[in-house]
This record gives sequence, C-alpha cells and structure tokens, in this order.
Amino acid sequence: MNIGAAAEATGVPAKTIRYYESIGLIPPATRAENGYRHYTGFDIETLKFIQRARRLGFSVKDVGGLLELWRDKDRTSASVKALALKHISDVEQRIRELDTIRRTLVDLTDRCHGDDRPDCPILDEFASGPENER
Amino acid sequence: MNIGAAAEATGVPAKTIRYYESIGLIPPATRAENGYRHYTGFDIETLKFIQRARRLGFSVKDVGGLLELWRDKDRTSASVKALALKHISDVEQRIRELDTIRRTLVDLTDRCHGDDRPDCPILDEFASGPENER
DNA sequence: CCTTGACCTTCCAGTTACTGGAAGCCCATA
DNA sequence: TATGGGCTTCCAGTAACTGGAAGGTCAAGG
Repeated sequence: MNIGAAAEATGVPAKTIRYYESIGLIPPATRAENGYRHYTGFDIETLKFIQRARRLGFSVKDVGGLLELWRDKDRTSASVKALALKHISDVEQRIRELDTIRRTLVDLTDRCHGDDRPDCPILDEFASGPENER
Repeated sequence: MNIGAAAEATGVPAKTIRYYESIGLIPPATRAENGYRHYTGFDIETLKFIQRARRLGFSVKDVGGLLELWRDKDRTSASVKALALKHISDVEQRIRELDTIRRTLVDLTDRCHGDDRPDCPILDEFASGPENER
C-alpha cells in the first residue's frame, strides 16, 4: 500500500502522514525498492487510531501518549481515563469561554440596528469598554 | 508614555504591541529622541479597542477591519453588524463541534472503569472505530 | 519508443498570534 | 560606578499542518 492508498484508507492526508512520520508520532515507514513508502494493515490501524483521537480534539502530543498506552498491554485503564478526563475538562473550559463570548456578542448585535446609519453599540463597546467596567 | 506604561495601561503586552506594529495593525509609534516608542492617549484608546475585540475572539485581521470601521465616520452599522454576526456564527459552530466532542468523551469515560486493569473502552474505540461505523 | 498523467520523493515556506531569548543601548539611583 | 530596569532589534519556536517547487517512477496509449 502506497501513501496515497493509505491516505484514502484512513482519511489522513498523505502530506499529514509524512508529517506524522517527521515528528516521530509514527515510526518511519518501510520503503519499496523505488523509495516509495509502504504501509501494512497494522500501519493503517495505527493511522486510523490517530485520526479518531485527533477528531476528538486530543493534541498530537496526547495522541502520542495514547498510542503508547495502546501498545502497552500492561497499562491501567486509570491512566487512559486520566488523560481523557483532563481533556474533557479542557474542552469544557473552552466551551464556557466561547459561550461567554457568544452571549456578549449576541447582546451587542441585538442592540445594533444594522442599517445604514453609522452609530453602533458594537464599536461603542470596543471603544469605551464594558458598561460595567470591573 | 513608553511602551511599558502603554502595556500596563491597556493590558496588551509590550511585545504584542511591537508585534501589532510590525504587522501593520497599528501605525508605527512616534519615537522619542532616544529611540523609545512614545504613546499618546489616542494610541492607548486604540490598543484598548483592539484588546476588547480580541477578547471577544475576533481575529487580528477582523480587528483590523473593525478599526477601519471605527475610524470611518461614514460607515454603516450594518457593515459592523455583518462582521459580528459572521463571528457569532463561527463561534456557535465551534461550540457545537466542541459539544459533540465533549459528549462522546463523557460517554467513553463513563464506560471506562478507570482502575488498574488494562481493558479500556476509550482505547477500544480509538482502535476499532465508533460502534455504529458509518 | 515516447509521451502524458498520476503518483511518489524531498525540502522550503506560509499559516495564526504571539512569546522567549540574545545582544546591546539608555537611564536613574545608591 | 555598578546595578537594575526598561528599551531596541532580530531570530527562533510554538501547533499542526498545508501549499508548492523540482524532480524521480510507473502504467497506459499511440
């Protein structure tokens, strides 16, 4: 399986596969006689694992840790769960921040009439600061 | 006002102020005889404007657009509102994505007993894919 | 046999928004 | 005068790719 087929099979772009190899997330692929990278079923599974973890927002670094745990048959489920819980708390934090932002923006846009007159509470807010400055 | 005092007054780090100047978000500061950057009340207001818009998640590029609109007394409130509404929709999109991720992670961690045994639904999921593979 | 197109290779640069650090000048104070 | 800040510039690094250039490889068609 060449890199294009591996990309097709896993959803990880060829360019990204090479990148993962370059940073050591995956070991260097074996090469065919012509120098082309060659991927086995196991490599494909690894790439799929990576892709699924990435889709859930784990950093590449964390995915590295998850891969290690996956390969280590003596890992404890607690160690995996700890990583996941930390990630959940980061995600929740980010959601809270975004929701605060969203509410402020919605409030401002509600108060902006949005026609061809120039006065606008949005710009006013940016210029003068929140009504209740802390 | 030197750059340190401007940083103090606006909450924008000195390093970041220089960066904003380097990318053209703000015009080059006037210089004192000794070469130090000098900031006026108007510069401070501009930096505060930038800081508030950035805190609400606008990209530096968008902040540039907002600054232009702020300076343009003939702008329409509609043009400002359009920028803000677009940003809200981006934020909401991001929140939805994060919430999907969060729900999946919570589900997975709930099913992981998290003790010193090695079996773990989290790794299983990453290895084998979602139960209902599309 | 040659060409064309689709792959593959490497390497360099750009993206976003800073941040850290080195080398060196400027200024006030004890 | 030594010391400690603050200021200057410039280079590099962060996260995770992505785009593009230059060039080798391979299979099919004329």
